[in-house]
Amino acid sequence: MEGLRDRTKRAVRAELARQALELFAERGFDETTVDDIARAAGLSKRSFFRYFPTKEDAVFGELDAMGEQIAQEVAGRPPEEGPWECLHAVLRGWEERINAQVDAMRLVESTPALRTRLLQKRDEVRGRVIRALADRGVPPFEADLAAAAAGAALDAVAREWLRTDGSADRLALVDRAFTMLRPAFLS
Amino acid sequence: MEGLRDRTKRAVRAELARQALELFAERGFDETTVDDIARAAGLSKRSFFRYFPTKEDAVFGELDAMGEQIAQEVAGRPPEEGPWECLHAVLRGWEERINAQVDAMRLVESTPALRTRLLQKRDEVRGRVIRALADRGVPPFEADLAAAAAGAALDAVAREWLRTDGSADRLALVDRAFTMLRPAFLS
DNA sequence: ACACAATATGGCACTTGGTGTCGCAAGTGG
DNA sequence: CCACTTGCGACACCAAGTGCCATATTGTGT
Repeated sequence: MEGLRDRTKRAVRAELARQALELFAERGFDETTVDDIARAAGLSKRSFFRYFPTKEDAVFGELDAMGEQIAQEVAGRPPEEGPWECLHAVLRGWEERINAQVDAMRLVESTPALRTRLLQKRDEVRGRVIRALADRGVPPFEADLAAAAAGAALDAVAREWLRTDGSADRLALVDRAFTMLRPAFLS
Repeated sequence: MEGLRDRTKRAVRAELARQALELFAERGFDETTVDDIARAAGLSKRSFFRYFPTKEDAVFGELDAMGEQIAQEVAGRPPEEGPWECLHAVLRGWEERINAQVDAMRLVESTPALRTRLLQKRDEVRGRVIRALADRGVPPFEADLAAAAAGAALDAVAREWLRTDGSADRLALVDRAFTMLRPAFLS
């Protein structure tokens, strides 16, 4: 048995994230101190940093795990598939899960520190995806370009989605973006 | 006459950047405090922040101006040119100027904080480029996608260049990247 | 049920990036 | 030579993040 402690830990983590998001929404990111968040969740600033490495990560908590899974899905795709189709297929699947919350995205997009952290996270994911593609035999430059372009595509889709106040069909946008950028990756 | 004060100001700024780069190279970015840099250049921490808004900007000092010029060049292109060719042409011209220094790029690439700041800067430039494209009549989503993809292309090129220890032909790489990603932007 | 070990927490001190303020010294312009 | 602007140092201050240690809490073996 090793599930009880982990469960409480995840519960605290979730509560912390919830409180953080709420405070950010009402007061703004910069106007909210880590101490405020911790207090609201019933613990100390010191403990906050045992759950999240930075203040920003209270918003992007599970993004790291997502990156790992994305890389794994890329690795698990049929070997004959080209890199671009591979990324298109995998990311299409994730697009739905990523952000149903318009308000959270607005918060991120309107807060430089959060926007920055998001770019950073995506950069890390890109690194993992490149390695996954490399394992499929894709040459480094092609892998790098494909991963970077795919990230750019998702980013553009997200912003377009915000521009239309969340009324656009995200899957359609993803398909459109990936089609427009369809590279000469063999295919 | 309004040149003396400005000249010393630019001189101090340059000296500050020089010292910063030197200290970063020998001690590492995180191990160098702003106070160290300021002292090395003969002034106070407070004054450092009158020349650069953040510690990272001592490395990326003139990037903002570049972004502005890029946007202007985009605006100044023949109106009938498609967005992708437009970006290709403009950025091709910049690629040479951007970084002849391998060591500086290595420093950036191996320092998370600097890498992050670079992503951030590019994101700002992307915003300006989008507006420039929009002024040319390119629809928002296309403009956004093109700008984001162009940024991704340059990033991939930069990394490939590092992979080959600076021996690759950057212009050729740029052309290759832009060709591979050639989108269906009308053309 | 009890003792023991593992672990979560809190408090504290400390470093560092970054900002507001104020007084001073120096250049600038008439 | 006299106002006026402007760069600078010094100081106080805030918040993010880290190391350290003492202590509570809880899971586990007997």
